[in-house]
Amino acid sequence: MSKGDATRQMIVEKAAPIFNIKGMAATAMSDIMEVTGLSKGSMYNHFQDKEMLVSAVVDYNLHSYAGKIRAAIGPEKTAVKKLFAFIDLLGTPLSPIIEGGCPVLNFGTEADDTHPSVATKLNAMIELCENALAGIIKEGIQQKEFDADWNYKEFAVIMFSMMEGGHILSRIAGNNNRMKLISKTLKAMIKQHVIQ
Amino acid sequence: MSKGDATRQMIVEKAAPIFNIKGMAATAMSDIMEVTGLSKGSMYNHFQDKEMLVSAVVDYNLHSYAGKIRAAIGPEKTAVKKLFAFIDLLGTPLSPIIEGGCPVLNFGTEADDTHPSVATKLNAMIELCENALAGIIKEGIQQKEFDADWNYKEFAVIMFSMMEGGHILSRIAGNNNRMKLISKTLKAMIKQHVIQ
Amino acid sequence: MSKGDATRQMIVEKAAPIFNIKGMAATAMSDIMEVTGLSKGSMYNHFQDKEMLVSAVVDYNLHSYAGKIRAAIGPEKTAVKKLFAFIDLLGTPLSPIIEGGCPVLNFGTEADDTHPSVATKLNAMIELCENALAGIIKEGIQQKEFDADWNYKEFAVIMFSMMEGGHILSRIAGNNNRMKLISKTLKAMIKQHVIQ
Amino acid sequence: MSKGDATRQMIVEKAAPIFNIKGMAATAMSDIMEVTGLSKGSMYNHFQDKEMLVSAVVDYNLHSYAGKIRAAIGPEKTAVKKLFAFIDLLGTPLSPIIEGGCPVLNFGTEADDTHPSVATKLNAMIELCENALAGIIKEGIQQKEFDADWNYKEFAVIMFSMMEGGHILSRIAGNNNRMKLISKTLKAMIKQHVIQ
DNA sequence: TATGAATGAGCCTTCATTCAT
DNA sequence: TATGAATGAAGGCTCATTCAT
Repeated sequence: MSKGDATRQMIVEKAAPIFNIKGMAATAMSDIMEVTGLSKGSMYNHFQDKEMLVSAVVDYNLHSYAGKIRAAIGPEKTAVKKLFAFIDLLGTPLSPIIEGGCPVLNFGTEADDTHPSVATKLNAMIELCENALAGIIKEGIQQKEFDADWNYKEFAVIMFSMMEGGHILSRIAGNNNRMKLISKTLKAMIKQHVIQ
Repeated sequence: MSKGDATRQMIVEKAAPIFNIKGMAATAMSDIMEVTGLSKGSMYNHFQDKEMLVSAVVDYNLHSYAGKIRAAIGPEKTAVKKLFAFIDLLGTPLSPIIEGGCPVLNFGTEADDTHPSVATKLNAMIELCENALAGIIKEGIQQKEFDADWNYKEFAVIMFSMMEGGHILSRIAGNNNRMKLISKTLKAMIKQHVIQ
Repeated sequence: MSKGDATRQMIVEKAAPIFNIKGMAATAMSDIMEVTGLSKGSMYNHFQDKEMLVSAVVDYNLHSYAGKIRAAIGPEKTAVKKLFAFIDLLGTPLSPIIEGGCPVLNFGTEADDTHPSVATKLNAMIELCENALAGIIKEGIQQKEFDADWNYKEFAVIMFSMMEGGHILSRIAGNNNRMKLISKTLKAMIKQHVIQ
Repeated sequence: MSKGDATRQMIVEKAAPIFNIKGMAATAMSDIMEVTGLSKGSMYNHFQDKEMLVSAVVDYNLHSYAGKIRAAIGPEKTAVKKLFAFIDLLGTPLSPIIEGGCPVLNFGTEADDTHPSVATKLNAMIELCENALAGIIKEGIQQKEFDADWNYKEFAVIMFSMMEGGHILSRIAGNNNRMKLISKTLKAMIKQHVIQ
């Protein structure tokens, strides 16, 4: 990686949590300058404008979020364990896996009406998660872990919606209570489909 | 109502959807000037500063949202119909009951880390909704509509989380598909507790 | 005095110390509204504009200052005692006879280059003080208290300058030390002319 | 000196007389923009806020004032001549050595009640002047120019107070008459201590 | 590539003032 | 006489961005 690329990467990494926490409009380029220690000119050497930086930051946050999920699920050997690992990983929204909480939600409410290109990226991430969940269950069915007549595609959508809803409501409330209930409920729903 | 109060009210009403759509940081006082047709000075006669206006706008949006829900549920005579009315009312996030979508989500992601006083208001609204749902079911149990061993308090939390999650994911996707599935699922879950 | 005049008088009295302390430019009409409890409209019923209020306030402060001096000097029976009373009255600039200290200085530095009409009033006050001092000494000479060849007119000018200089320097320093020395010195100078 | 430092210096130099003439509150940042030909943004690149600019301007004015005094006194060879040079330099307040007149007075009346950090700087300048005068006389005593029993420390305080008082009163009056009298008087007082 | 001085539009807010009631 | 809603210019300051070095 060239020096330029390294700097660019560093900017994105340092900027990512700030945008995720404060939001796109509320984060100033000067905030990023401060946290990177770079000069104004240098920032603009690497990113044409704020929008480009935002775009890279959204990508980074989503990629980072997905990576942590993948890392948690990957080592698990059974479908049930993978699903439970997913649930547990996202089970404490107040100590989230990336600073500021789920980027889909954080950027989503700001982007839905006003930043279509960001919304498109977020939507891809949503589908990625849903497909990942569906894929795990499908695999589980094939491995005779789950009963075959489970409508797993629908469940994946329901599960992800429920967790995202629980995530933001918990963060607003300032405690993980709702998410605990949701985790318990989802696990119970999953167990109902386990073939013993 | 005095003229001043009327103007204040008008400002809030005109400002409410703008803040709900664009967000707190991204909405400028000049946006509100434009939409109200008032001068800058006049705005500041009615609101000490932007924060005060935001506070009034959050209150208004939440109150307005709650009011529409209440209006939809109120006329229904049975608990099942009330719950279904709730689900149907919020079933199309792309044509939401107030412009910009659910204010709990819109303000929530911006407020959770940075505006505690707003978060407190949002949390009160969340509990209001959950309690309203729980209350309907409880009434339904007493009226022998639902079986008595339904853990309705937990269901209320689950239901609201699922709908909020579905709401924002649908808005990001730009279609109501997820929400339709959630509606169908929730209605099925409810029917399971109906005593026929 | 009519009600209107009473209100006008009240405004001036309440406004006077604020302008004397904060200065003309730094005092806002809203500061005066606050301290008087009057509405914007009411203020402008009594004073055409801020300049008119300032003008009245300057008059009031000067008049008030002069009045306190006169009250302190008047009862004294001899010229020496009158001069000493004057010196003692102005001897503690940090607890001045009107809030904010000598209005000649406070308005003078702001007015000298930019508000000629105010400067004119201040100058009249300066001459009033100098003439008062000169008049006391002249009377003292006639009463054989002081030797006849004292150039009392020059002394009056010197004395007032010294006290005004000491007043502001003491206020800047935050202690009365300089003024104490000046008081001692002036009294010694006066005693040199006393016929025993 | 870097370009940035040069610009900063230029801003201070151009701003200094304006603040000295109009006062801190009455001088707007836009006044400084105009006189420097710089944009608002550029001003704020060099000074965090108005207060920082004021601080630099006060320093500059005081330093500049002190510099001119030092330049006038320095070349003189005897203590008497130095004192007379000081008196003569400040003898015409209507054509003062820096535009707007003595900064100690100009900033002092505005700062005494409301800007303690400025007042501290002014006080340091006052003591500097008093000490300079006292130092000259002390040196004169050592050189047998002045009689040894002159309480020169007290005289320095008296002299500076008198000149500051005369300065502002002259400026208010719009003529140098009082200052001429003060000059004459001070010189006479000094001569009384000269050993011939 | 990196710097940081410069820009000017725009932001939030305050100000003096007016005027219908 | 008193009120307070309305005004718009101006104030201090921040922002994203440009560009010569």
